Amino acid sequence: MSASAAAALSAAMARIPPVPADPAGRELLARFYRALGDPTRLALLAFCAESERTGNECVVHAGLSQGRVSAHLGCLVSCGLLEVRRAGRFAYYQVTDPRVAELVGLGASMVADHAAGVAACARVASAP
Amino acid sequence: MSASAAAALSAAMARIPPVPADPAGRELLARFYRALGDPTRLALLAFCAESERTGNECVVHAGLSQGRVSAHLGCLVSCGLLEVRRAGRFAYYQVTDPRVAELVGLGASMVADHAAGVAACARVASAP
DNA sequence: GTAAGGCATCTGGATATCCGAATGATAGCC
DNA sequence: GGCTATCATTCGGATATCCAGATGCCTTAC
Repeated sequence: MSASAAAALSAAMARIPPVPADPAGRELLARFYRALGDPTRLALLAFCAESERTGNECVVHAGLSQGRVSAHLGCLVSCGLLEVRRAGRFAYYQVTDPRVAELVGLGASMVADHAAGVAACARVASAP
Repeated sequence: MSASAAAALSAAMARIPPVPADPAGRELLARFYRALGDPTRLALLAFCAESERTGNECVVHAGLSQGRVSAHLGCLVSCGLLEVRRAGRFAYYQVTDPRVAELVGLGASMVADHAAGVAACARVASAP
């Protein structure tokens, strides 16, 4: 193969981040997906994707305690799924990264094809 | 955010399906992401993406008890992330859905941009 | 200066998930 | 038939995550 082709190949291999080979990297990636693995956080994500929302609006929308919603929002911001803009007493949350919508769309698409399996998957302990 | 990013975001969000409006659908989607939220399952996913693997190969690769690995593989199959082909005593696992690679690539890409935040996000209880 | 509102953090209890080990079920080999 | 290998399921314990409520800090209004 030509030198340029080899360079293109290695560039392509480096561009796509696969599942990390080191345990720490995998733990990090798993943490990221767990951030998406809560229905309340998904609802907040969708809510803040429509338009910018204050913390209190999120509390009302989620119907949970203020402290819990604040922690959920902090988790989403920390993981890069949400951006926060602070102005005075208020904190405005919004989804800005288009990859979030892609992730959610892909997940929803796969769930649509395997709804029964996902519902049945108990990961270990199912019916009490 | 830039105009092009905003356009990409709204285009992706408008593409069906978004985050489900009903709580049951959100719980299902959250369950799906939790299936991706375990480092062992991510490692198995990457292992079975390279080529078809038997259950025992997965046990050796994961370095966990056979029963636990079997449960992890069952979870991945149930959620549509992995496909299983049974032949005699053996079960052959493989990643066939290209959306899995897209999901993992997107997640890894976002983690690469927010590694410190993801590591710091404890979702409730952090350092012991 | 004082009071009130918005947000983040801490505490303790309930639930979910992960783990190894043991057990059960089925297929291939002697 | 009997035996072993492969895979699935169950059991009890340890850890992580979620929740409501209370507390503290900062900003705005009076």
